Amino acid sequence: MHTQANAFNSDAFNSNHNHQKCVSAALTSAKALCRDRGQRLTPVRELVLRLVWQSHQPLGAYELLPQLAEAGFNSAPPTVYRALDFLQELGLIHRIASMNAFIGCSHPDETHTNAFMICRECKSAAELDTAELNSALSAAAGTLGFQVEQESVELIGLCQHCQGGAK
Amino acid sequence: MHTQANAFNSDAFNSNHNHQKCVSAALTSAKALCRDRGQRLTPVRELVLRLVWQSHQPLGAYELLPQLAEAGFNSAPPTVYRALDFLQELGLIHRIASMNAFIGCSHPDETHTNAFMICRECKSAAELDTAELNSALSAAAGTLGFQVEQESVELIGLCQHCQGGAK
DNA sequence: AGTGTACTGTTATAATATAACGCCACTTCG
DNA sequence: CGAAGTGGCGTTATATTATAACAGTACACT
Repeated sequence: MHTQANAFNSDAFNSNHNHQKCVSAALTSAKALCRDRGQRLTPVRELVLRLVWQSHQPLGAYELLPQLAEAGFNSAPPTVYRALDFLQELGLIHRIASMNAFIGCSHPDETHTNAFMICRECKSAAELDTAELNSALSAAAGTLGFQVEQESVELIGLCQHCQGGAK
Repeated sequence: MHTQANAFNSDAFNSNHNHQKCVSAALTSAKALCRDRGQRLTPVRELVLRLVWQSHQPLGAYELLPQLAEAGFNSAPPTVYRALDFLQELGLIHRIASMNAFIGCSHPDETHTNAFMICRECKSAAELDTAELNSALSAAAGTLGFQVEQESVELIGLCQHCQGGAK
C-alpha cells in the first residue's frame, strides 16, 4: 500500500525548521486568494494569519487577543473571531473543534481532507493528507449519497517524541 | 415531544425502524459494561443514556437539562456533564466536537473509529465504520509513529434526503 | 453499625462564541 | 462633487458551553 504521508510533515514535530518560511508562504497565498476573490487582507486579518501560522500548535481565539492588543488593535472577541472566520473561509486556517483552537493549513488551494494529528503532550499538530484517507471518506459518503461540505478529522494522542516520556 | 428520529444511516434511512430497540440495546450494553467494570449505571446515567439514544440527532448538554428536571433530577450542568463523561468513557456515546453535542454510538464493545456524517439541514447523524477508513487512519498514524488515543471524524453536509431541497 | 468510596446536589465561575449597533473608510454612480 | 451603498471595525452586552470546588448522601464492605 502506498501511504506516503506528507503528514506530520516531518516538520511539525521538528522544532528547528525555519518557520518564517511557512508564514510568508501563507501570506503569499492569502494575497493571491484575496485578489482572486476581490476581498481584502486587512491589517487585522494579516496579523491573525501570521500569529496562527507562527505556531505549530493550535491557538485559541482568546490567546490571540493580547497579541492583537499589543499590536495596537482592538482586542475584543468579535475582532479576532471575524478575522478567524474570514481566514477559514479562504481555507488558510482550520479550526480544531475538539480543542476550540485554530491552526494554519498548508494547502489552501487544493480541495483536500482537513485532517490533523495533535499530540496531547507537546500540543504539536501535523496535517495529514493521504490519498487513502481521502478515498476512504469519499467512498463512505458516496455509499450513502451524502454530500460532504465540511470535514474534520482529528486524532489526539502522543507523537513519537512524547511517547515513553511524560505520560 | 420527542420528534421521530430521522437519521439516515443504513438502518435509519428507512424511517420506520423501531428506535426503541436501539435504546434498549444500548441499555443492555451499558449494563453489561458496568458489570464487567464494576461500575454503576445509576438513574441519572441511565436517563441520560436513554435521552441521548432516543435522538438520532446530536443533542447538546443543555438540551438535556430540562428533561432531567422533568424527571425529578437535579438539573444543573455538572450533573449532566458527569453522566455524559461517564457514558463516553464506556464508549456508549460520542461527543461531536464541531457541534458541541452528543450522540449514541452503536459499537461500544469494539475498538473502532469514532466517525459520523451529520446533515446540516435535518441534523441527522449516521455513524460510519468502514475498514477502509480505519486502515487509512492507522496507516497514516503508523507512518509517523503517532500513538492515537482518541479520534474524531466529522463530516458535515447534506444527506440524500435534504439535497436539492432546502439549500 | 462503622467506615471508606463513589455519586450527586449546589453554588459559583471560567472559557468560548455571538448579537447588535454605530462609526468610519472606501467605492460607485448620479 | 456629493449622496448612497458597502464592508470592515470598535464597542458593549450577552449567549452558550463547560468546569471548579465543596458539602451532603447512598452504597459496598466489613
